[in-house]
Amino acid sequence: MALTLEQIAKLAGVSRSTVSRVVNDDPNVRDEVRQRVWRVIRETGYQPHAAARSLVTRRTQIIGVIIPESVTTLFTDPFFSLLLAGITAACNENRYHLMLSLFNSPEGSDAIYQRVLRSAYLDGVIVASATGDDPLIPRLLRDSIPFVLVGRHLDKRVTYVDVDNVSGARMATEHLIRLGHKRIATVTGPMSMLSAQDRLTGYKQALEAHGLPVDSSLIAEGDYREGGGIAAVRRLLPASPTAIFVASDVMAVGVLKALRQEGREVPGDIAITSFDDLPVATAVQPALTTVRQPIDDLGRTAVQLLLDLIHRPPDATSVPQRLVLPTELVVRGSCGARR
Amino acid sequence: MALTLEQIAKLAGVSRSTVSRVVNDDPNVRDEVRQRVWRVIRETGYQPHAAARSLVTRRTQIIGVIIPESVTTLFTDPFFSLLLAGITAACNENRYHLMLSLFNSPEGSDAIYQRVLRSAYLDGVIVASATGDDPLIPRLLRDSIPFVLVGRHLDKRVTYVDVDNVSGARMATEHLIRLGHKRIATVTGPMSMLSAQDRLTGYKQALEAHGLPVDSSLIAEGDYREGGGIAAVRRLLPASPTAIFVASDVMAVGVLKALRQEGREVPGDIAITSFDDLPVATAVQPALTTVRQPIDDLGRTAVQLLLDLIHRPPDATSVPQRLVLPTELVVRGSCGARR
DNA sequence: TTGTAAGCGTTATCAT
DNA sequence: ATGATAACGCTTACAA
Repeated sequence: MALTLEQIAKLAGVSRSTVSRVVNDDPNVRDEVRQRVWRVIRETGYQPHAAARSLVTRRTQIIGVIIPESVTTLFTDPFFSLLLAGITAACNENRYHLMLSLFNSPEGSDAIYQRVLRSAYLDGVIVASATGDDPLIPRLLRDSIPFVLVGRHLDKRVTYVDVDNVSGARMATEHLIRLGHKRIATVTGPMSMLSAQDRLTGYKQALEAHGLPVDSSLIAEGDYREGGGIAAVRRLLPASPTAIFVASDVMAVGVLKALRQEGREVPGDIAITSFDDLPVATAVQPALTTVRQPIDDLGRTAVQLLLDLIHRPPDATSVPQRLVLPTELVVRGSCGARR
Repeated sequence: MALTLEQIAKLAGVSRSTVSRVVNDDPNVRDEVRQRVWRVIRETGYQPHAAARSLVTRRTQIIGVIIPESVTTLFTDPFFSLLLAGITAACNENRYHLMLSLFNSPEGSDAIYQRVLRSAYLDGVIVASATGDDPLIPRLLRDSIPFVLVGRHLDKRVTYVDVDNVSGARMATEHLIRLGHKRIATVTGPMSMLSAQDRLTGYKQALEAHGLPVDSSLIAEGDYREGGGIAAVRRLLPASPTAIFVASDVMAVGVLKALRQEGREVPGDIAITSFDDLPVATAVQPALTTVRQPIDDLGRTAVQLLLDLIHRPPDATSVPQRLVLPTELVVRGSCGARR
């Protein structure tokens, strides 16, 4: 059986309140007493009972990471591992715990929302990559649950951290333009996601800035997965592009495969740039010229914003923070710049 | 402010206990009353306060997934995403919550153990892939915390689920032997991990079963990461192998890269087989002939074993379960069987 | 079948 | 600076 405050108190010859003060670093304890109590705590390995504590403090020291239903199929994308790594690191540094929830339960999104978010288990949540119209967001807002979004959102009331998708996509496309390409296609992410829309915007901006036409037969919607890349290539080839900006590395892997199958050389026949700079970008041949996004930072920043939100709840005058992290182009083999 | 049992009771015109009984499906409630109470609960969106509940039940409905310090560097390996996906799915189905802990905090492994495991936050834990001598295991045993290991362990008291690493490695190696190779090298995982030892054992068994010598110059220790694969190739090439069994897909990606850099063709000059069948296995060129392990099952099974353990604690006579899931060889391009 | 009341291990308020 | 004591919201004997 685990020890309680009461027992530590008895062992140290003080009252329960004093032990509580010691544990919580209350300055109102005589030094000699504090030493004595700490010694007993150390010797016994006493650890406060989390549930008892949070019943009174209304804090659990747990934050949730939620993968909304709409993106659970992407969970095994390395992007999420990297994001989780950043988040857990930041949690550890702040002595917070992390609860992971995928909202794809058979019980249904609604039930799981109740179970996870209304049971007072979480001090706040990080929503990893929602679609623009995810019903989760208004609900969190309505229930006044502190939350931070990874990826931007239109509602003015939400705090978020995003990467600069527009600039990144523009760089990747301009790089192809600089290399002399005129017929540049793009494989987008699912248009329900703002990141996909933003990357498409960046692509268009680049074309327009250089007087190139935006041709809808050169635009194919993908799904951020490998299969989507493969399918997109089949739709794109008839328009004979000489280069493709693929909106994610994972899709680029599919594009590479499909192109190989069609007997096209990369970058010889068709040049490729993509987005993310996941480990797979250097695993394939040729290695991908791609836009690096600071995924670890994204996670750490989300935690930081959330803890801010938890510790000083927004008043009427405060406006939600919106952070956008920079991206950079990493040039490798797939674009043909290095031969 | 969230509602309490008391308020629901008042609204439904019954006592707090009755509401509690309804919420907990106690049969001793008149049907008419049960209906009425449920209706109020539904209308108000009442959700029991988790902390209050677990303070008395001594259960949190949370299980932990722990990545021990020794393997945190491998966390972004897709293996863990896939494992986590299986675990979360099983958790959702059983209405359990999942807390994720990486034991690589600056506070130190010891402190984090105290904080995470001794605070009564977790009903039990899944330890994902420990080294054979991880100090975590004896501690969990000493503190009688229900836990399941992913990956086998020598201590008779631990419950685990593993994949058949030995057979898998044997198949992958025998496949190369069948293709006529005589000088077959291997890149192992870190020898501190039992899975790495087992895969090496399978490799040796295959050689011995076919009267081939085990030559230590054909064995190079890796680290289950890409860099380890690259480094191993440099050590192996002087022994002029015609084939290599690489103990993980991620390392195989490194091996492929290094070989390409050395101007060796795969599978023409050197044939490759590996282990895991992660998505990356089909992303690289040539696609990897590799041993598939049922990672999703591994996760689901771990949860199942853990819930068993939680719900009926082992008595003196019961012996810990040890499950070993089968593996299968998936033949693709890297072994040269299909040209 | 239902209600009353004790108690889970903390923190926080109030005396001293 | 320290100690009683009353919550926190729930489950669970025990009584009725």
